[in-house]
This record gives sequence, structure tokens and C-alpha cells, in this order.
Amino acid sequence: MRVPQELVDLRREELRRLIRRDGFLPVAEICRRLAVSEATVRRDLVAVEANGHITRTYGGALADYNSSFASVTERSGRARPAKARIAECAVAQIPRTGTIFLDAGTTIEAVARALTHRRDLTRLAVVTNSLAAATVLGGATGVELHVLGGMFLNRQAALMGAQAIKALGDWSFDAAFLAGEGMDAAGISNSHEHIAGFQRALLPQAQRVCFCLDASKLGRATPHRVATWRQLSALITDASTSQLVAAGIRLPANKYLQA
Amino acid sequence: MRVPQELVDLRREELRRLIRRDGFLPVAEICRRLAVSEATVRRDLVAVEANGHITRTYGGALADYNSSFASVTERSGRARPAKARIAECAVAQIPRTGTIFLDAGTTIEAVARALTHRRDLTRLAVVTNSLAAATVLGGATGVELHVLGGMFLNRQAALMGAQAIKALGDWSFDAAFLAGEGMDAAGISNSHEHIAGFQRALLPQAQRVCFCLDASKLGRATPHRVATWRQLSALITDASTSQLVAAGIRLPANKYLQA
DNA sequence: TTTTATATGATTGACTCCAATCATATAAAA
DNA sequence: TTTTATATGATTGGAGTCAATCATATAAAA
Repeated sequence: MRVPQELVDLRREELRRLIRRDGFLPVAEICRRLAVSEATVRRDLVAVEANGHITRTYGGALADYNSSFASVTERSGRARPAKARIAECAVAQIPRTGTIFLDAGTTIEAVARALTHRRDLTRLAVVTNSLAAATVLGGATGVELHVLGGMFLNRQAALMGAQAIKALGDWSFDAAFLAGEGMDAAGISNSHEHIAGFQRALLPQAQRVCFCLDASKLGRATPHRVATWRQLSALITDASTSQLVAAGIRLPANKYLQA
Repeated sequence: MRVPQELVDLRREELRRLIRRDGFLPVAEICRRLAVSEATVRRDLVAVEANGHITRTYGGALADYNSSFASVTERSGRARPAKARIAECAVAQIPRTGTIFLDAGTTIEAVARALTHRRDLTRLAVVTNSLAAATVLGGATGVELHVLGGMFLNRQAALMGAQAIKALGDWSFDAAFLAGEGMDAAGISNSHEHIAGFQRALLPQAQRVCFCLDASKLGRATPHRVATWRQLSALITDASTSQLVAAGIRLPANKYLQA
């Protein structure tokens, strides 16, 4: 019995809401709540998962940014995705002690994850505006975690806005690790005004500014300029030198860290 | 083959760390990482779950404050636990618009959860220092979510300390919903110095201060005094009047909301 | 209206997960 | 040392989950 497309979409939106609220829901429970069969729920889960936002598990589904599930999929070795390699390269840059900043975004979340592997940290202060990073790093040994305040941006699960920028004033970072959405000859850019504004405000607060972008961002220019190549201390990427040059990016050797 | 207790404890600590890092891990994956049998992993999961911090699901386990899994267990009807009833009572106090504060703690997390059921909200600003509440409320319709900055307290998944108190200064709340660990004739108390200090700093910022405590906290006195009965606007609890009187607590009718 | 496309629920067989039970090896206690 | 307690792994039966297939009803297209 075919059913109006609109109803299907509404139900799937509701499903996303439910999972978001509960963090995890077993399939049987979803059936009960949406009053549809198990088969339909599974189909809905497949559809919603494809659009991001949730992750299926055996028996149910999780809200996504709680657990990108990265470390499970990102097995070791050759097949390891670019983000994990970038993350390890970034973590190698982090001192045993001091104060660092971690931005929002999946790449930096991978950095947070990798940071929990380090066992030599002694009272490293980590400041972040990412709920995902906070969740991952909470309780990590040797880490004193601080979270910036601000307005919650749903898409990024991050804190932004005037409050966040104001809170930055209280800090001075030995190093900051930032994500970006595009990089071209002019520098780093982002499509979100709030994020770009926040990152620009952060630049002067950090002794070293390391941007972490995988090769897929090469040559992509998004509306809001964040930083020129001159302003940043290092680019950590899996892109090769020749790829960078092809995109019109020339960096001194000490600013280019290949993952 | 019996094994030193110390090793067992270390392994279980490691398990907690792993789950914390990944948010969710399937049993098979845990076996691989800890290099023990499925049976042992299940036993470890039972043990770790008993101490809080994780929630088992079919096929694996979740980090706890991501999803207290409450709404699944807290079925509707008569068996519904006190916290859910308190939460609904609290939500009924929340205006359609304005600015409110939500504290950390499982009771208030239930309030956040219940708040997502309200569909009549129009730009209600919700400010919180609880990551769990933020996770639940992120993306809720009609809610503009703000998170206070501060030092991350692992046990509560909440933000506290000087930064948080400072951030409070920027706000003025129509209502604040707070949790507590004990209530007796003198008032509300808490065992954590940071939490008590934070709550005391919050009191003058809110027009209405509603404490939400279930009956199990009755008569319990913990080291740090937070508020006297005179200072709060309402107590939302499942305890009956006679139970309160037996504990030496006398409240005017307009300050006592029974869930 | 007629035709086509598709959303749904039921069924099925393979697979996975789980709790309980049991034998065993070894730490801890006597 | 001897005894006791217990942490572990293997096994097993039962229950739960999943993807695939199929029939059907109905929305959308012609």
C-alpha cells in the first residue's frame, strides 16, 4: 500500500528526533513509537543513516555525533582514512603539558580521539567548543578539559557566537587545531559565518595555529574567508605537495605537515 | 584460572575508557581490543554497568551520559519512576518563551527530555551547564540552546568552576531548575564543592528558582549548603507533605509542587 | 480512468547475541 | 603447603536481529 511521500518524510524526521533525544533506541522500541512494522523501521533507518545524523548498530541506532564510530571503522594499516592519519600527525604536535584549543568538526574530533592514546600527558589543558570532542576527552588521563560557552549550533554540535568569542578572551593557547571547509590559493575558508567569525577571533589567541584539512577540501572556496596562508603556523593534510601546487598553494616546508 | 584482582580492575577501567572514547562499542570489538573472551567481556560489562558510567545495549555498550536510555525504561503509566513525574511537573512550569536555566544531574536531564515533548515553544532560550541536557536539547524545535563555559567535571558531565560562574553574570533567567543531593530542615545541600558554589552563584540570577529532588534525598544532609527554603521559589518532588513534615520541612503551599 | 511505481507488512533462513552451565587454572587465604 | 575462592573460556539452547523476497494496496503518473 503506497503511502504519501510526505508522510514518509515526516516519519523519518520524527525518527531522527527520537534517536537524537534518546541517544540510542532499539528497533523494537522504534516500532512501538512509530507504530509501523519492523521492516519499515529498518528501511527508515537505512534511509536516515544515508543522510548522516545516525549510526546503525546491531539492534538499534545511535545519534551520530555522540559516537562517530570512527575508531571502529578506521581500522589500522593502509586502509586507514585520511582523517585518522591527519589526527595522528596533529597529536604528535601536541606538547605534554600546556594549553591547546580543539575546534569543532569531524577531523578535529579524530584528533581528540587520537589524543586519548597519548599516555605521557601531564596536566595538558584542552579547551574546546565542540561537544563531541568534550565527550571524547572527558576523563582522559592527564587532560584538564575546559569547554567554551556559547550558542549551540545544531549541525556542528559546537558552541559559537558572541559568548564563545568573549570567552576566548580569557585564554591564551600554546597551539590551536582548527578545521576548515575549503582551501585554495588565498587561504582557508568556511561556509558558516558563525564558524568563520569565531575562528578569526581565535587566531590572535594562539601561539601556533594548525589547520587540519583533508585533500577533499583542496581547491574548494567557500564564502567566508578565515585565514591566509601567512597567518597560519602549519597545514596538516594528506594532500601531496604537487596537489597543493596544482591548487595554487605554495607553503614553506616548515608550514606543511603531510600526514 | 584465577587472575590477580588488580589486572581485572585495570582491564575494566580500560573498558570504561574505550567506551567513553568511542561512545559505543560492539561486544566483538571489545573482545578484540581487550584480548579476552566474549564471556569475560559480558561479565565486565555487567560489572562496569553496575558502577554507572555505561549502559549496555543489545550487541554492545554505550557511554552513559550520552543516553541515559531513560525514556526506554521509563515506560508510561503507573510504574513510571519519580524522576519522570518530577520532570513533567517541572516542564509544566516552563513558559512558552523567555529564558530558563537547566542544571546538571539526571533529574534535570529528565526535564530536558520532557521539554522536547512540548510543541508550543517559541524561541525559548535554554541555558545549561550540562552536556547531557545539551545533547538532548540540541535541535529541539522552538529552543535556542546556550551552553555555559567552564571546567569539565567528569563525574557529572557538567561545566563548573570560575569560568562557569563568570559566564553566569551575562544572564538573567526567568526560571532556573536545579538538582540537589540532599534536603533537610535547613534546606538543600550538595556533596560537591564546585556544584554547591556554582548553584549559590546562580541563585541571584534567576527570578524563580525551582529545585527538583526525588524523595530518596529526604533527610539526607551533605557537606555543602546550597540554599535555605526561604531562598527557593519551589520544590518539585514526589515526596508527600507528611514525608516532608517528618523530615522537619515545612513549606508554604505555593512553594510545594507534588509530582 | 488506467497504468505504473512504490511503500508496506509478512515470511523465511541465516546469523548474532545472550545467559546459564561447567571444567579448569590459579590467586588468595588458611 | 594445603585449601578455598574465583576469574576465565568453551559450550549450548533459546531468543533476537537482519537482509531478501513476495504479495498487496494505494499514491502518483499517464
